[in-house]
Amino acid sequence: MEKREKRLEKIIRILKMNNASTVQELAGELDVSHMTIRRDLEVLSGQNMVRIIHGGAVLIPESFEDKGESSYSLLTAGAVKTEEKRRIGKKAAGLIGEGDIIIIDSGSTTEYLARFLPDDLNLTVLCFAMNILKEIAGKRDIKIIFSGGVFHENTLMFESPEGIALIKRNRATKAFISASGVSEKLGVTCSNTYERETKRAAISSSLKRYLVVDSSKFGKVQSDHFAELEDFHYVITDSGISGEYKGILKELGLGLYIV
Amino acid sequence: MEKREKRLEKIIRILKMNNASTVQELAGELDVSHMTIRRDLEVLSGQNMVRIIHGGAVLIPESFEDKGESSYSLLTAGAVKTEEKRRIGKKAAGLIGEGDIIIIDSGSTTEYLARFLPDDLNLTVLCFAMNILKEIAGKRDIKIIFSGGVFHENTLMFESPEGIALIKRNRATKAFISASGVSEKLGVTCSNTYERETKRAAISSSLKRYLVVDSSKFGKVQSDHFAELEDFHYVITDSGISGEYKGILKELGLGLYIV
DNA sequence: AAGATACTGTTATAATATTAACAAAACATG
DNA sequence: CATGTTTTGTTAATATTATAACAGTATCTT
Repeated sequence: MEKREKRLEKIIRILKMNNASTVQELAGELDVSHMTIRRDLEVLSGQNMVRIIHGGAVLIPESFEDKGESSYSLLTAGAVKTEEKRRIGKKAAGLIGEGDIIIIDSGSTTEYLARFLPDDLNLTVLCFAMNILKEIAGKRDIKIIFSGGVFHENTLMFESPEGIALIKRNRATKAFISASGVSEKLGVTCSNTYERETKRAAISSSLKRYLVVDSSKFGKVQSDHFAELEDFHYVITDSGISGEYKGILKELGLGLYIV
Repeated sequence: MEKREKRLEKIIRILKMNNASTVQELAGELDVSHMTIRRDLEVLSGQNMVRIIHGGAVLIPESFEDKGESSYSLLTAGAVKTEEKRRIGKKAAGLIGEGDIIIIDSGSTTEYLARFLPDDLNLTVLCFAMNILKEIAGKRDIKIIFSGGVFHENTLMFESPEGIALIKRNRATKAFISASGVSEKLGVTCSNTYERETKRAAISSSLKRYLVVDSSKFGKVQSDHFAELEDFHYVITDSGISGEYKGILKELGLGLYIV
């Protein structure tokens, strides 16, 4: 039970490097029999981490996305509100225009934004999370600025005073910010203290600010406050948003995109 | 000739979505025989785009593409001194010990170092290149610090004043630095001006400095000087190094690892 | 330490994929 | 439109991989 865990992790690691591997290779690398590898792969397959093909196994691309509790979470299915997040991200990408300089916050919703980012608009993108970077690095003709720092596994975000300084020095036309909680009375919150200053810097350096959150976040409160609702110009969310919060946003003069 | 091109593109697109696919699937999807797919895959394999495995093909991750340490190597596309770089990287990884804080420079040789990095030594890794980050992000129990900035496509490196400040603020036990040229008279050089200050910061923040270069770099000079040979304590290279340079390094009191 | 349980390795057999050689079709060119 | 060339499809023989059943080993519990 303990040894298998280690093997499974190693297998995932090898697959992450090569996208795929053969049963033979894995058996050789881990010094176990073919059957053991096959049985391991069955487990990983059952968790939707890999896809077994004749001769080996392929890492399922989605397994990169499901950030969360750990870098590779066996038990967490991930996939909360995935379809909504996808639609929100697509909508946000559609709002981007020629020559825009955009800041993309960390988060799984913003990851979809990054994925749907058009690559023919002469864009500059500033970001600070691993998953966002991965999505953008594949695209052509996008100028990438990454503000670094210490890596935080649970959010895939990098953070440091120097990174914050870099963001403050830059200027963006649009910032797409995520949040863990959006409350009328207590403002916009995230769940890790280290996120705070980076998010604030992103907001302060941008002309237009978009809050991208799925509807489950409205009414929620997390520990760290980083902005007021009024700091944003637009909110992009899914149709699950309550009438109450629709009214609140309208009252505050925020533009609302519902997908 | 025309039709094949289109098929090859489609195959790549399918692989990019799934990382890999089977011959059967591809044959069904493109409505051609499995032999045609096999022949197509052979072509793609010859271009180092995919890796053929029993039953299908796997997309080769970008990090494997050899974007060399100098501009001219872009033309000599692909595997230059790959095996040597691999061995050098492996050797360098073997020199790392429990609790080390290491800085890994950009480059393809250092990419192998990152790949072979042990993951059970409670390490801290500071880096600033995409390919290095990709390798390390997969590993567990490694503290990652990334100094960001503007992305440079040809070297996969990020660079900015804030990134340099971040490196200078940190302290490392070992730095593994690459170079495009190593000359007795003119010192250690790289081929892009933007690399200079980052490399200098890496050197200045590290206790022990290792120069990791394949033997073809000795005697070469590139445009940007960033260090003297004496700034390093060890050199790791392959057996192609000339007797002359062996002598020079010995004279200067540098440790020499030949793999 | 004994017994139960889970894990791993070894086979023989079944299923699937690869190769090579040839035939058919599509294509280009004079 | 005939001919040489390239591309694609078909087939049978060959090679590789998958499966299942069982035996051995390790691990855990009491």
